[in-house]
Amino acid sequence: MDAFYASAEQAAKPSLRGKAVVVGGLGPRGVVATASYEARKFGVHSAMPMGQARRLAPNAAYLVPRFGLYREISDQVMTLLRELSPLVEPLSLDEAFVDLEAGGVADDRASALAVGERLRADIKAVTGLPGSVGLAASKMLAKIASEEAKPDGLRLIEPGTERDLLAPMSVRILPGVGPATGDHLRRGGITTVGEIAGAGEDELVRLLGKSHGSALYAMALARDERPVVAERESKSVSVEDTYDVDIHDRVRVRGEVARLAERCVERLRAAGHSGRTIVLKVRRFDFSTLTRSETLRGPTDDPGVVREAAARLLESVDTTGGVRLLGVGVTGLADYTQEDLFAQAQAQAQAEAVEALEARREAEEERAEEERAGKERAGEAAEEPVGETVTEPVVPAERRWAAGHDVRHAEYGHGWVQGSGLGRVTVRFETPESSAPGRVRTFRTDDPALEPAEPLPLVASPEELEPR
DNA sequence: TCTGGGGTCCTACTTCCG
DNA sequence: TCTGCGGAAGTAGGACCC
Repeated sequence: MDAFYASAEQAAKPSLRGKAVVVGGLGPRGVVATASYEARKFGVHSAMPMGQARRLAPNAAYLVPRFGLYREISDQVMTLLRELSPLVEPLSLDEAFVDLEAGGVADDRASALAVGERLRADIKAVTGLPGSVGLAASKMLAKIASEEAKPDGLRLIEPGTERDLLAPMSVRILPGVGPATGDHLRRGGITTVGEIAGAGEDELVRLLGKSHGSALYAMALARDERPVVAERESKSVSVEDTYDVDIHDRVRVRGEVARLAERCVERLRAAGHSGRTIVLKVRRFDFSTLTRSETLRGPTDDPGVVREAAARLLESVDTTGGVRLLGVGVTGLADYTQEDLFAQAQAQAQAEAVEALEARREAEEERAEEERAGKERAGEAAEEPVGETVTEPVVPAERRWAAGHDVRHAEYGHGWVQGSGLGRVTVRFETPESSAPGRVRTFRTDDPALEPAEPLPLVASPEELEPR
């Protein structure tokens, strides 16, 4: 799919069609998830910090992602793909490999092209969104073909032409070559795929090591035997949060880690898994990232066990200076829960020890805090606010009425949030079928007539596809 | 300018065990 | 009993992808 999140938002919001749209985190540390092609003209691209995007394209529409909507569209597209072949390998919500040969729907150039065009038309009819198709003899080449086909196109790489096509391209086109490997190769005098092929396998292995070097050399010769694999088992489950402001308060760090552990277990259980290795991730104020992990004697999906393991791991991490991100993950997944009593008893004992330690620490910290507060009262400014109130933080209007989210007003009907702040929320009233941009109205954020709403389908009544 | 979230895979090192 | 060796498992970090 092309600029998937942004395209979906443009389809849902007629007033944004043909306009620069940027989807991503809107907080102070947000980055761009997807920019519409109109926004890309200003230099906005994925993974760019939002602040930079706003400077480049100040008049673009800035929206938070709505994964529920994107997942629904993705399911519709995957269903179409599975009609072509049993071998469908989703890469993400908006990309998948399909083995057309295994599906028996294409065995030559002409039939492949016909299937590709038909698929694009079906995707458009069912989802209302443009999609691009790349056709080639391997996964790597199909991916390159689909990149070349964008936006809204189809590209076939003829067998036999692959090496000539790849030769002048940047090494960055190859899967597995990111900024670090690209730099590495450049320092070795290699900038194009043709130069990789010319350098020979030994040189590549010398530069990048056995595994990476050999794989890249094969790719440069257009050799890619990786099969299309349906039904990949997931190997880990994790959750992480980046905080708008670095957290310095150790007590709060512990609280956040406990919360993340709970969320991680919720996801783990929802997926029907348990896991053996608990991983704690900490990104510090200076962006340095460290991980700590602990392997239990048996797999667990017990929130208490995961929470306590994460708490133990945190004890070995120095967080002075502040942390900007915390994460908790579980790997070594099994699809059953083995209640290992010994592990649980051991965890319990360790947890009790940690608790006692924590209680002591907390008491110490409370004393320190009181001292700080005392100093502050005496007119000596504290370094930073420490220990937030115990109650849930008040959700700011910008978060509660998130830009881009759907709402329903008792009188004006369905619309979406254009922006909010200072006790006001601005709503544009339009639906995917509206032929012209809808009207804009502003309300108080606590207006009882206004409530959050589910996204409307992008295509009103799924059109009957012609029989094949 | 200031860097998300959820993943996978690889490498290097250490420890344990036979 | 001591030592060396190799494999397996655990741990940490880094690169990469969408």
